[in-house]
Amino acid sequence: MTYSELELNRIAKIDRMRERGEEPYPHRVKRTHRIDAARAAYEAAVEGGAEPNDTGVEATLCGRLRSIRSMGRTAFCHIEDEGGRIQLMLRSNTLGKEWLKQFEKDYDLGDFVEASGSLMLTRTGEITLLVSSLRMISKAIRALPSAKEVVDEETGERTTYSAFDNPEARYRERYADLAVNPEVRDIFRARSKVVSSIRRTLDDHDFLEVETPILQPIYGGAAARPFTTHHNQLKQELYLRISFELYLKRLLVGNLERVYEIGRDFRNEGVSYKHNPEFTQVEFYWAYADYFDVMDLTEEMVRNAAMAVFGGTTIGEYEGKEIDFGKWERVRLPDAIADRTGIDFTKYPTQAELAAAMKAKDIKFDPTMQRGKLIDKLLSDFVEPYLVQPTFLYDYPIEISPLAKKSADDPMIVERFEGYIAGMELCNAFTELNDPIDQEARFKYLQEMYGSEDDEGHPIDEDYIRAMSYGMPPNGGFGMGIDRLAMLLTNKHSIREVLLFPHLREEK
RNA sequence: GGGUGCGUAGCUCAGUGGUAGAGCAGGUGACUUUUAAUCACUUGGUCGGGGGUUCGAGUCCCUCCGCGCCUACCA
Repeated sequence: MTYSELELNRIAKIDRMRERGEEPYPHRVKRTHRIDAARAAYEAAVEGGAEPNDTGVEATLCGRLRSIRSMGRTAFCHIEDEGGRIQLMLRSNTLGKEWLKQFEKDYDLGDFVEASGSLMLTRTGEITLLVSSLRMISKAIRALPSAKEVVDEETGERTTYSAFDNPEARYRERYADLAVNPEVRDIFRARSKVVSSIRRTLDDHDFLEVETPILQPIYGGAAARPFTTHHNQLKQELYLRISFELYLKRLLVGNLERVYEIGRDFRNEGVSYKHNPEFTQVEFYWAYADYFDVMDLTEEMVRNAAMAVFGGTTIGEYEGKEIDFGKWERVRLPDAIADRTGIDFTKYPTQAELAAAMKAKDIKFDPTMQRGKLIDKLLSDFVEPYLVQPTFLYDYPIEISPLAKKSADDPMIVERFEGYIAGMELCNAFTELNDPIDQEARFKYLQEMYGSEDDEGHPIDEDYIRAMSYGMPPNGGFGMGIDRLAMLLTNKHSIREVLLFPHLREEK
């Protein structure tokens, strides 16, 4: 580690402090109040008749120094903890002229301090800790990347000058981003509310939270390329999971009727504003339910998450558009595509027929695409971008849905739905295929269609078929990208904004 | 993968071929109720890396690295 002049300067301060017997990194501190609690204590004392200019309420606060204004015999600072910010007043007549001089020399923005004193009101009307003693509890060597901020006491509005907003620097040094940008901390508080709300909703419906392998000898449950890894002692090739699906459904065979998992999936594919190589999913499987039951529960889950974030209403704003997370449209996929393109794919049961219909409409496509891919293209190009308000599309073509149960009415259609908001796919669910013979046939079809070298080709999970052969109850299953829901509920256009440490290329 | 924009002090940015700048942060000093405190003085640079054109390159060209945006891919 090489230090800049500024850093060497601060290291010299550490030496200076130790020389006069002050430890800049003490082992233990004593905090009596978080800053919001101190403010509340002040208000309570004033309400109880205390003199506002000097309540006599004693408090010891800890936090980071965020501003220092030194006036010679008096200095004002702000410190910040998770409960907010409060001003400190340091006076030479209580702390000593020499002490204040040393404070000015050795304390910097970003240092953590412990300050004891009593709560009072300054001449300008700001609640302030009049400090009787203050010490360093952790010296910062690097300067925080933010300069100055003003907080309007009335509105709480914060104006930042030369804000730390370079995205690359913010993601690489997320700790500094969080330390300096309170709205970034709020994003992750909101995200945490989303996750706990989802967990609460499922728990309330008697779902059991479980954990299944991340390192898997055979990957499956989604169409994605996996990351590979290797177990040294076992000399075994392993994959990082691309979904939880096949393991969770094995649990239904084991008579666990309602299971869910919240965790990380890994997909070795391109990154974009809505794709990160690792991302957080929730999946649940629900015995004796079908995809319409799952739709109802999805609505409840998303509604609860929105209420947890917004605090009461389900109405949010995303990219300037008002979105009601409590109100869903339900449209059959064939109808949605027909409305937008004039093509009802159910009338074209083969690739050749559908391709001809698309050609007749001047729709460009790769002629090697299978029928399922063509339908997926129609969905992606003509329907998905327009699904701004929450919408379930249901009844999907069988070719792109190997784990979903066929419709009783049409063997080319499966009981599957996807949920869309703001033109973005949010979740995917089906009445799960539980017929082991059909399942094996579907896997074989995929293998023949794509072959094992193709990215789409997947190894057949024989054990999964074996499990299903013991009998799997009819069930509805569901998967949702939590990062995307967090994006929608925090009005962020990039998945990186809702990941604490998004994947970046190696720093050179 | 393709297109495009960006990369200059700790942070935010200016600088379109002629001596590398500003504000804030940092340093020295003044100042006993300030809040972007103020005032005076002041330190700080591999201009992302490498190569080229030129008398001369932060600036023009090539290349590499990183990031953003668009696009493509994505059961």
